[in-house]
Amino acid sequence: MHSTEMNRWTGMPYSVRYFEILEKRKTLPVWLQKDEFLEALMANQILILVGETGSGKTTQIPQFVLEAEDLGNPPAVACTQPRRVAAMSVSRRVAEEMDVTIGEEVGYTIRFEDCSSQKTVLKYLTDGMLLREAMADPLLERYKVIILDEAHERTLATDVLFGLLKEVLRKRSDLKLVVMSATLEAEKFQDYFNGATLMKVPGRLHPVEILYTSEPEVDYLEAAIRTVVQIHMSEPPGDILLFLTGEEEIEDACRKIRKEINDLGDQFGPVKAVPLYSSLPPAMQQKIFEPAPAPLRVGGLPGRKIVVSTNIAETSLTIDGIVYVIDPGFSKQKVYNPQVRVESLLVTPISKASAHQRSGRAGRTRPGKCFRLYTEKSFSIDLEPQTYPEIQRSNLANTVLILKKLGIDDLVHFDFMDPPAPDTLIRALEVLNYLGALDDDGNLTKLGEIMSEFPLDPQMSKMLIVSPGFNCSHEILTISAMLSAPPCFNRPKDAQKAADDAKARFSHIDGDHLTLLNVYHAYKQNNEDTSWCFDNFINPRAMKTAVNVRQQLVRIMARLNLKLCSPNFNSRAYFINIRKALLSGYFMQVAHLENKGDYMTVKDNQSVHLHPSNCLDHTPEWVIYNEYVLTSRNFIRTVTDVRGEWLVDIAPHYYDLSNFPSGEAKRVLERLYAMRQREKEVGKIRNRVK
DNA sequence: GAGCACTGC
Repeated sequence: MHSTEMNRWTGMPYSVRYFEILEKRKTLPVWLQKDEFLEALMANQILILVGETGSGKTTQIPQFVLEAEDLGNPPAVACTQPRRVAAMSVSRRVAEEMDVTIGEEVGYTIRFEDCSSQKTVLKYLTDGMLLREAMADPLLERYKVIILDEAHERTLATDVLFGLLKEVLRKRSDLKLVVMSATLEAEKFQDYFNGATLMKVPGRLHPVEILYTSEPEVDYLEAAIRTVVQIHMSEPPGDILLFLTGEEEIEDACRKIRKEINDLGDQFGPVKAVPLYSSLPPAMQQKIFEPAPAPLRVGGLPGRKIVVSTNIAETSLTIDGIVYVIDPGFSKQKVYNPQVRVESLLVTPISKASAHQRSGRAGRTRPGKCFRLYTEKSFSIDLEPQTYPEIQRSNLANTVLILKKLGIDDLVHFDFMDPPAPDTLIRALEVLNYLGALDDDGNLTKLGEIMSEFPLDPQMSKMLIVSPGFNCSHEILTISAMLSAPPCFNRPKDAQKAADDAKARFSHIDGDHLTLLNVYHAYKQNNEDTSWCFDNFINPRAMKTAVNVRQQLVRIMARLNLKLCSPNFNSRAYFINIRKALLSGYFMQVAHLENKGDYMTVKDNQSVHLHPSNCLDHTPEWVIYNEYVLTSRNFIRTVTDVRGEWLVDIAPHYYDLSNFPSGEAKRVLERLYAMRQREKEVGKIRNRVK
C-alpha cells in the first residue's frame, strides 16, 4: 500500500514542485471531467474525445488513463503525436508533472531517438513510429491503451492506424483506444468507430472577432499588406500574424511591410516584421519569440511584432502574444496526379477547418481579431469543410507496401475512413510489382518484405538492396541519405554567383546524384565543419540530417545482412556501377532526349525539361531523375546520365516493347534490343566453335 | 536558366 504522499511510480515522496504543478493542472478544463472520463474509459473499448486548444487533453488524459484500475500490470499506454518536437516536449512536461525522470516511467520514441526503457508505462511517440512498431508487432501487444492525439490532422500514418487499430481491437478485447481531436469532425469519427462514445471537453481560448471583407480581393498579397498597415495605424497594441504561402512571398511581404510602415513617418510605433517558414535557419526562427520593439522615444507609441508565416504557425508552432490574425485564405498543398505519378505543390484555398484554426491563433493570450481577406459568403460557399486528408493527396507506393507488410491483402476493401482514389492504389500496386516487391497476384515477395524495413520510398529501398550486387552499397547509402535530406545547396539572393561557383566545384559531369556524393565526401573530409559549410554555400542542417539518415540506413543494412562495400575508386567502373545501381531502383523515372531538343518521360510521354540547377555539361540521350516538379514549366530535377543499353539489361520487364507507347524512345530501344539479340547469337556461334 | 507548404519512418 502506498501512502497518498508517496509517488506510486518511484516509491519516493513527492517533491514540492509536484504539488505546485498539481495545483495548476487542476485548473485545466479537462480536470472537471476526470471522473466522467474514467467511467467512460472503463465502460467502453473505444472513446472519442474532442477538445479545443487549451483543454489540457494531451498532457492530462494519458495520466488519467494511468489511474484507471483495470489496465493490468504494468500498464502500457502509448500516445501518438504527428510531430517529433511535440512528442518530445509533451513527454518531458508529463514526466515533470508525474515527478519521474524522463526516459524511465514516462518516455518518448521518435525516428532518431528512443528515450524509453523497460520501466516506461507511458510513452509518447510519433504516429509514424507507432506504425513502424505495428509492422514488427501487428497486434501491438505491448500496449493496453493507445491514444491517437491530433487525429483531426489526418496525417497519412494516423489514417493507416485508424484502419489497422479497428481490426486489432476486434482481435484484442483487452485493448482500448482513445481518439483525441479538435471538434469539427467528431461525428464522423464516431460513425467510423461504430458509434463509439463521444466526450466533449471545452477549450480555453479567448473570444476572437471574425471580420470579412465586403468585396472579394483581387490581389491577396497587396490586400494583406494593406491590412497590416491599417491595423498598425488604428488598432490597439498587440502583435500580428499574417499567413502567406511560401518563402519567396513571405520575404517579399516582409520587405514591403517594413518599407510602407517606414514611409508612414514617426507618428506611429516601430514594427519588426519577422518571416517564418521551416527552411529558415533556427536562429532566424527564434526571432518570432522576441518581444515587440520598444517605443521610439519615452512615452511614444508601443512597437508591434508582425510575424509573416506559412502554415507552420497553424499547427506546429504557437506564438504567444498574437492578437491580430490576417488570413488571406490560401496555402500551398500537396496534390497527387496518379496519371503521371507526380506529386506537386499548388496554392489552394484553405478549408473552413483551417480558417478556424488560423483565427484561433489570435485568442491565446487575450481577446483578438481575425481579418479574413475574403467575403463571408465565399467562406460559407467556396471553402470545403475540411482539408482533404493526406491519404487522398499522396503517392501511396510506400503506404501500400506498409499495408501489405501489415498483412492487409485486400486493399480495396480495407476500412479507410476516407478511401484513396482507386487510380492511386492501382498505380501504387503497379510500381511495387515492377520493383518486384509484389508478385503478379499482389502478394508481398521476400524482396518486398526486405524493402518494407527501410524508411524510404520503394524505389530507393530497391536500389539500396541491389547495390551490393554492383559493389557500391556505401555510395548508394550516401546518395539515398542526401536525397532524403533537405536540399543541401544554399543560393542566397544576394550571392547567387558565388553560390553557383561554389556548387560547380562539387559538380560531377555524369549528373546530380554523383554531385551529391561529392558534397557528402567533402563534408566528411572537412570533419562535418559548419563554417566549411558556410564558406561553400552548403546547408549544414541538411548535411546533419543526411549523416543521421545514413547511420540509420547502415544499421538496417547490417541487420538485414546486406553487404557494405565500395568499388575500387580508381577503377573505370566506379561511377558506372553507381549509375547502374541508381537505375535499378529508378528505371521508372527515365526521360529520353527527343530530336526537338526537349525530353520526354519514358512510357508516360510527358514533355519535360532539365531543371536549370542541374550540373551536367551536356544533354545526355537518357537520364534518370529524382523529382518531377511542376512550376513555370515541367522540370525534372536531380538528374543523372544513364545508357540506353542499361535500360534493356536492368529492367527488361518495364522496357517491354509490346507494351510501350510508340515514339522516338521506342525506336531507339528496338535497336538496342536487336543489338543485344545479335550479341547473344554471336555468343552462341562462338560457343559452338569452341 | 529556376524557387522548396508541412510532416513522418
